[in-house]
Amino acid sequence: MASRLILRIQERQRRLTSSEQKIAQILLDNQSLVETHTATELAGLAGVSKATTARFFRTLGYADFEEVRLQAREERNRREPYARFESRGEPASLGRALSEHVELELRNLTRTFEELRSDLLPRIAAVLGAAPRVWFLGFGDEYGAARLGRSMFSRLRHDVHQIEGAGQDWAAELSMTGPRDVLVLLSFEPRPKLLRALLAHARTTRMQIITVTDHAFAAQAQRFCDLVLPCHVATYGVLPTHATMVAMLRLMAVAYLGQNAEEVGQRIATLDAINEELDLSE
Amino acid sequence: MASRLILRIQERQRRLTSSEQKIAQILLDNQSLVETHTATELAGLAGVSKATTARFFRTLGYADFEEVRLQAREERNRREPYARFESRGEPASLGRALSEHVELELRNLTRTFEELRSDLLPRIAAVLGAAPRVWFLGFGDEYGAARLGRSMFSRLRHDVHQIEGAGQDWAAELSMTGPRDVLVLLSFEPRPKLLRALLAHARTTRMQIITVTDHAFAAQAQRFCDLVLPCHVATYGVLPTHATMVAMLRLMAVAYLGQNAEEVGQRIATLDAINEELDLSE
DNA sequence: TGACGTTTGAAACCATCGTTTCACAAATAT
DNA sequence: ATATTTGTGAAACGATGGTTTCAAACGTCA
Repeated sequence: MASRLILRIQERQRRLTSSEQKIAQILLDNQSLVETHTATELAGLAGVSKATTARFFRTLGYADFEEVRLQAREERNRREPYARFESRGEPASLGRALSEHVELELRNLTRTFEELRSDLLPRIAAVLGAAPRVWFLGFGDEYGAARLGRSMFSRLRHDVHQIEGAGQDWAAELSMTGPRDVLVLLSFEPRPKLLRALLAHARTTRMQIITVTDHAFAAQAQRFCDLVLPCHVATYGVLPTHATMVAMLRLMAVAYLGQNAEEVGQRIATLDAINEELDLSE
Repeated sequence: MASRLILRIQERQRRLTSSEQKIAQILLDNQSLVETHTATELAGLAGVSKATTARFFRTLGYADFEEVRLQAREERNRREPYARFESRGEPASLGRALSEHVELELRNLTRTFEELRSDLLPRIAAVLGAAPRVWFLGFGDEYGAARLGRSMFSRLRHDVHQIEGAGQDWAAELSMTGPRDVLVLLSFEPRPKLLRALLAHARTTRMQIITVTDHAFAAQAQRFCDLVLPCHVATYGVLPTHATMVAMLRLMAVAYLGQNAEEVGQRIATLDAINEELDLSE
């Protein structure tokens, strides 16, 4: 922070007058104060006059307050050097980079499904079939994915919802969940703190939880539910990839469809009829 | 840092005058400058007059420089002591047989990107970079995909929105669009009748339209916009697949990132800082 | 108690900063 | 080309911050 100033204060602290000690205390308590505040403001914080403050710094050996400010700034710049973002000349190789990105997506997909245990999707389909209600939950980017899942599954069965936490009123939505309901959790990093509480609630409610997540979280997820679908999500950069998650959702739907072909067929026919009646599509 | 100030700068950066951009650059390069320096000193560093600097902060929406200082100080006091950087490791293991569905997904992806014209993504990235605002639009399942697109791109640039037609009040949302705005339309079958009207509106508004769609619609789409990204969406059954569409969105983002690496890096750092301040993630 | 040095804040004073005005140049429309 | 808008810095201006002065309050010691 402003180490030199602090040292000088400590050095003289005993010999300072009582008003000056007030100022000293303020500065010792929050050492960065001198970087951001004016001398007048410091006087206010210490409850002494501007004059005393001026004298204070003079007594410490500074020519004027300006010298104090500059010294503090100097130290700061030395300590916290530029946190600049390195610009790398990438645009030239963009074409190549793009194809690499696609290849990585393909590899993610391939690996994910290679490693997928063959009994998992049928079990999940069965659980989904038995559930009174199905709830999709996703935060951040996964909110969109959850929406897609809900929209896809609502074509397959009734009572498919998304937990949105609209207006932060989670309670209202959670109150509608019940035992044997299924919660489909879609979660990549970063994970909100809220998640933990929601999962605790879901467990208490005796909901079944299906988690679609990255490998990093898969292990943890296993502790609160045995239906975990880990996805490979390797990327070269800052942008997470959701293609694998979306494909996984579709596979779940396909599995469900396989187990409930007749019922689903009925339902889709009914929905089509309604849509026709509404006459919304072309 | 001074996140709010930085965000405001980024938001307006393109619309700033050349002198103002000098100041903006100084501040973006070293974001803590505003905490320690006077406006006059900033003017000196940027090589512009004091007057221009005063105007600069005014146009950013601040009442005066005092407000800027106080805001920066406030953020500084709230800020957490340390920042975290983490990398995720990717455990690799062995695989097993692929289902036909997965193979089809892979084939869709592969074909789509094989047929992708190499100049398209750079052009799209440029258009997205020049747009005052970006709007995502998707109906049905594509609503979720649009949401995902919005959430992904809002990490890359300011003013990214989704047209939701909340409460069927399309007019209210459309009224906010303007010329040179970009509309990213995500559309598979079935298509609502409303779409035609919305597109007509978008054309009249002189919005640029980017369409991510299936091959069936691609030809039609070419008539109202020249930025069409056709996706292979073959499936064996009733369930549409969105993995390719989602991958395409991500590629658009990657292309954008490639063309605006520095700016985006800045933005992401700023957003991270804010998230850290909010302390919502674990 | 009274003389003397010390400490203090109010207010006068001065310096610097930030804002506004204004004239002029540059860009853009007409 | 001409008018109009837009962008800019020099300089005047006002506000604020920092310093100094000064008189009053306080302590201390004969």
